[in-house]
Amino acid sequence: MVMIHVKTKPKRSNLFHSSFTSLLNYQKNKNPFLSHYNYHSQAIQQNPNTDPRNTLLSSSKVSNIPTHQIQSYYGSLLQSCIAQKAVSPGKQIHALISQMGFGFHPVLATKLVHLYSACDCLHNAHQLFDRIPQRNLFLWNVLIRAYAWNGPYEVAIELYYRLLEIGLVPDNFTFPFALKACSALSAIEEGRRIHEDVIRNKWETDVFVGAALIDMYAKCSCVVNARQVFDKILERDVVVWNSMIAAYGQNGQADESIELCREMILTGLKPSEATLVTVISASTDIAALPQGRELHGFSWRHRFELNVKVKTALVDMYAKCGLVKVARNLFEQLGEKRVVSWNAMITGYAMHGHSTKALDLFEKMKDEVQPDHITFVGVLSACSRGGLFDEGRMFFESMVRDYHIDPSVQHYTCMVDLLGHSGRLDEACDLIMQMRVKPDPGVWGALLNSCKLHGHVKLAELALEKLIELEPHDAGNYVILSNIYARAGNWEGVAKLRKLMIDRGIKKSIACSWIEVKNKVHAFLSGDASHPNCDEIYAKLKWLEGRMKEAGYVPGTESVFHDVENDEKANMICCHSERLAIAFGLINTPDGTKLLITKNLKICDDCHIAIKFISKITEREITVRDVNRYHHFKDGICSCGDYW
DNA sequence: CTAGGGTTAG
Repeated sequence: MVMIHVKTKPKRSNLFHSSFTSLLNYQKNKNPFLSHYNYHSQAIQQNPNTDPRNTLLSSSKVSNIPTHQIQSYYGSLLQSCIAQKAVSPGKQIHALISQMGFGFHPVLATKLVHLYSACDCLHNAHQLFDRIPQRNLFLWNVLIRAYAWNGPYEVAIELYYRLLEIGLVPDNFTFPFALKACSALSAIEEGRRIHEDVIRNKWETDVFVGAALIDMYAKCSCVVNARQVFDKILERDVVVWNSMIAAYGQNGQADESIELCREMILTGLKPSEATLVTVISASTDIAALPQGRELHGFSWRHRFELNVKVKTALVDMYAKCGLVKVARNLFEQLGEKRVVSWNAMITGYAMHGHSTKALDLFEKMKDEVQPDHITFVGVLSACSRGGLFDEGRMFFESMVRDYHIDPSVQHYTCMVDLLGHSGRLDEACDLIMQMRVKPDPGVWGALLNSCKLHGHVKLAELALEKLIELEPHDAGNYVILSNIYARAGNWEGVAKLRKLMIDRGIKKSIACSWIEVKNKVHAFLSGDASHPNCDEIYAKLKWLEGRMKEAGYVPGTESVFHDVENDEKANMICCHSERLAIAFGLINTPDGTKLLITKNLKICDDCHIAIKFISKITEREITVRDVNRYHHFKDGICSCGDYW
């Protein structure tokens, strides 16, 4: 504690004295809110007409306290504000010290920038930063960190370059912040440049810098580079391991992710809560139920069974893998249900088309926690999946009115979906036009999809035009419009689009489906003939096709887009990856077993029809999880009601 | 002098 000797006569400086008393109290209590507000309230009590700021200012003028001591007071006050993220007392202190002429005092100003940066007052932080005459590396780091967390991320990178320009040498704090900004932007080129600077400054083996590099490469889909960095770090801590485990998970390599987790434990490190959450979400992303189950057991063995975050990750995992009931059981066991847990369960129901259950749960949730913007994504998508038009519109309005949530692109996407499904295409288009956020591919994609359902050619053309601007290389968009043309008999349009795709060198991504049988993943590409049981699979498909035709199935051809002859088209459809996976599943599981197939693209129209037949003929429940939803086929019917 | 990395939800 700093000792102050204040020679004051009580008569002159009651106020001043009390302010310092409260500052001293603050030092004892470490509570800037209390001390600061105590001081202000006392000041105002004693002289209601005085502006408290002026009071303190005039007091300090008449006092004989040395300047550096006053500065040291405000320094410690600010330090405490930073620790408690108390921005409004900080602003008052800022005003005070500016009036005293210490506004750009290197230590105080730095602390202010730090405080503003930590409290989402980036504007204030940057403004002050620009006016401070002597800027040290710490100051730069603090500001870069603020932009790396809150964006705009470009500014963080710009600041990094400016820092280099003026000849400062970045340190082990600068790099993680700058790299985080690259991660957020998936800016691989900037990331690699900074990596070179890291190597030049010999920070590559630092755990903080290393973890940031791994994360940056992971977010830019460069897992191999991430692993190279990981291998160079000699003394890895849990976070470095977690970063690498997450890197695999984020890039669809769940097995590697789980394997690495095992390796970590073998080295004697204890997995943390984050390790479990990461590795569980990795298996969730590929709907790998056996791995997920194993990790459930694993969580028990490592005494994470009561951990709320881990359990929420498990709820999410079971819901996504199709075991909604198991998910619900775990959900009910949660000691503390936070927004995330509710969200996981609600979106779980929504994804599977259990709209009523999702909405029931939302009603319960409202009484316990405050729903957030993601809750509403779940609620609205439940409505659109269930065709609950009026409810959807009601929730959208209520979200804005009662919960003061600004609609995001995702909310608009749900609404476009909802309007589109009910045939209100022009209204959907109007909604996009009046959005206050920039429409993304998802919104236009929802419109395009609705146009497909209702055969609306004009709007589909508009939607594709917008989609081409946003993601010129995504083949899926072209294919949908081409199918709309084909269905309308507009072969000229089909040909025009095909030419466009060839001219621009756009290729359809390769379709892949996978299925788990006896704890092993079997993946199939479209037209795949490489599986050891290939003959058996094709024989099964041939048999199925015969039975399907008897039941009234007519192979469609419009989903096949490439230039093949007509009879060959029908052939290609029946060996789409999802059908190969289903045939394999039928052969290798006992009668009546449910099948879960995951596909990397959207399920095609013809396969959708075919699988409905297959589910009836074979008396199996078949679930296909495609890129954006689940289809539960049972007894010739799909849960999506043929709307997707 | 001060600060920092990984994780759950379409």
